[in-house]
Amino acid sequence: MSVKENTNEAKENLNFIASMIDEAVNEGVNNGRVHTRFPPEPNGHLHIGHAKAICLDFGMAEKFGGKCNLRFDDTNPTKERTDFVDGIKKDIHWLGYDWEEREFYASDYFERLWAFAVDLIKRGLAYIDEQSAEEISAQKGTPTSPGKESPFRNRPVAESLAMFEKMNTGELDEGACVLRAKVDMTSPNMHMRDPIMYRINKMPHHRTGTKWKAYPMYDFAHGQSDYFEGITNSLCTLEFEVHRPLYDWFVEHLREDDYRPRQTEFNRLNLTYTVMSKRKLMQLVEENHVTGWDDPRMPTLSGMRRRGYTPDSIKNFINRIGYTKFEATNDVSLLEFAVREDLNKKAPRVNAVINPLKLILTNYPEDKVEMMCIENNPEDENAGSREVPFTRELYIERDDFMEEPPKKFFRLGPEREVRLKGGYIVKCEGYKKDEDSGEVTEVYCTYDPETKSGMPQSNRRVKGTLHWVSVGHALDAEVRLYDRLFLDENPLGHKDKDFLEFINPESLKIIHAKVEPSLATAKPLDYFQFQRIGYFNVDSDSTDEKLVFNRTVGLRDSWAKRK
RNA sequence: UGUCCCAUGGUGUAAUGGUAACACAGCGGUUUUUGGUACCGUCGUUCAAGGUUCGAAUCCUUGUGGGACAACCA
Repeated sequence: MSVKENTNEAKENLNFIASMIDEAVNEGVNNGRVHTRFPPEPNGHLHIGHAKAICLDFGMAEKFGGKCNLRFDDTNPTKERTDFVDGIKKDIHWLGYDWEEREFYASDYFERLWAFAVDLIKRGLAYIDEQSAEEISAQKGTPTSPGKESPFRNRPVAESLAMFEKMNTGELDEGACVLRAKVDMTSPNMHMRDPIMYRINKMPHHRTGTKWKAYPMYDFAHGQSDYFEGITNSLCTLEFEVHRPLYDWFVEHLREDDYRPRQTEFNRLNLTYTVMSKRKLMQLVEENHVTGWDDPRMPTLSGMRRRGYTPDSIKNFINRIGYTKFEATNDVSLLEFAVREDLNKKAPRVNAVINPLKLILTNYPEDKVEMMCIENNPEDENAGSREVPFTRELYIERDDFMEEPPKKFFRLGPEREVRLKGGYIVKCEGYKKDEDSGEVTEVYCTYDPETKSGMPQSNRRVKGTLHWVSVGHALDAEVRLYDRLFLDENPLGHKDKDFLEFINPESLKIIHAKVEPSLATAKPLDYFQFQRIGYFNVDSDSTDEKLVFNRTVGLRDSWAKRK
């Protein structure tokens, strides 16, 4: 049944791809079957742009009761590695998608592709060209002028056949010749001007080793692989639009029945303040502008995972930006909104003081320890509560005290009262200052015993509420404050300037914080809201001896904005 | 001086010939033991010109602007 008809209530708004598939299903195309594939080349790590493709490929299959294959597009041994295969699989699973037993490789089809190539030669539709890359390129013409035919274009079939064999035996050197499809050198579409089908590459392949010396090009592998797997919808990004006629040409000459896969293109993901190209990301890693592919500032899935982004936040973000044919640039603040939205519901609240200032309660007994019961998450009633030790000496945030506060400052200052969240209302009676630096070193307060959190008399209202940590119980932690990697909205958009010039010198600040003792058992990837500060997760570097937290994203802060 | 694709508030997306709307961002407010959350309000939109039609964001024509294509990469 149609997805549209399926919903009696409000008609669901489908993106143009879902509408297209819906229509095809209704018309009984391919017997109503929907089968997609996600086809990464294992030559690097996945980034959030790939996540957009993954969500579409797996999402369409899910929506229409079909299947989605994982297929590694491994037709170029020079760049591909097994560890990339493993990383890619891990990232897709992390996002929450599963290809079940359908893990395929373009290299699975080398035999069949070879046979198809031989067939095309025999049909006079392909030939061996012995010219150099430069000659072929020169004859190809330009987008505005037609190409010229190769002198080898009409060589005898037997000759091409024999040479094709030699391309794969190692008898011929790399670059000695290529196999080309005989299409149309005058086509206005450059991809139709006798495209190269096979080239020689003697580098061992990560899966097939040295068995092959001649490898199919993307254009000669992709559509056919789709056909072999019974793919109905081959979804790819906009820049492949001009490849589609060639995709169809090969499939048309290959197919033996009515079934054919259909390629449809959608817009790539672009984000403000971010670079997404694999080459640029590689450069950031190799030139040590970041610590690696999984640096929390990278838009890679491994980096975002380490930064504290949840799969749901990424999927929700992608859902909101949609799929169109318009080359859009999405605001990174929508991504930040998505992760705050998700973590607000899921992240346990904890007290962590990022820039500590000592606060002493002069009327609180020296050795007394009260265990304050504090709820873990006001947004989740099932999250329960925990006990946090409260004592005479506490750390508060340095920003939460001002000697001469302005009118709109609701926090602590001389003679002012605030609530220590989950504790007491305290009043500032004085403070100590370092004469040389002029820096406040201690703040002295008295507490009001009647105002203990939860007590009947505790409802007295004060302007501000501060988070705190007991000095004697505090744990030390390294906190990595991450900010956007680039200062410019479009780092690649300046002709006269290299994108590296826009790197934010303050994209990482490492500080030492005091955190509440319950965090002693926190494990890598656990996420928290540091009350009043932001969302943080435990870094993969973190150990029991040395806790390390990453700032995923700060809380919205209308006070900071006002300043 | 080519072919193909695209154009809706600041950003992104919807409206499938019938009242231009939603989210984010911005601004203002209510609630709040997080200056968070939630909630309310507010700002602001069909690239241009013609045509078809009772009626056009939607269809047609022309123009303007943006993008893709000249790897033995994918």
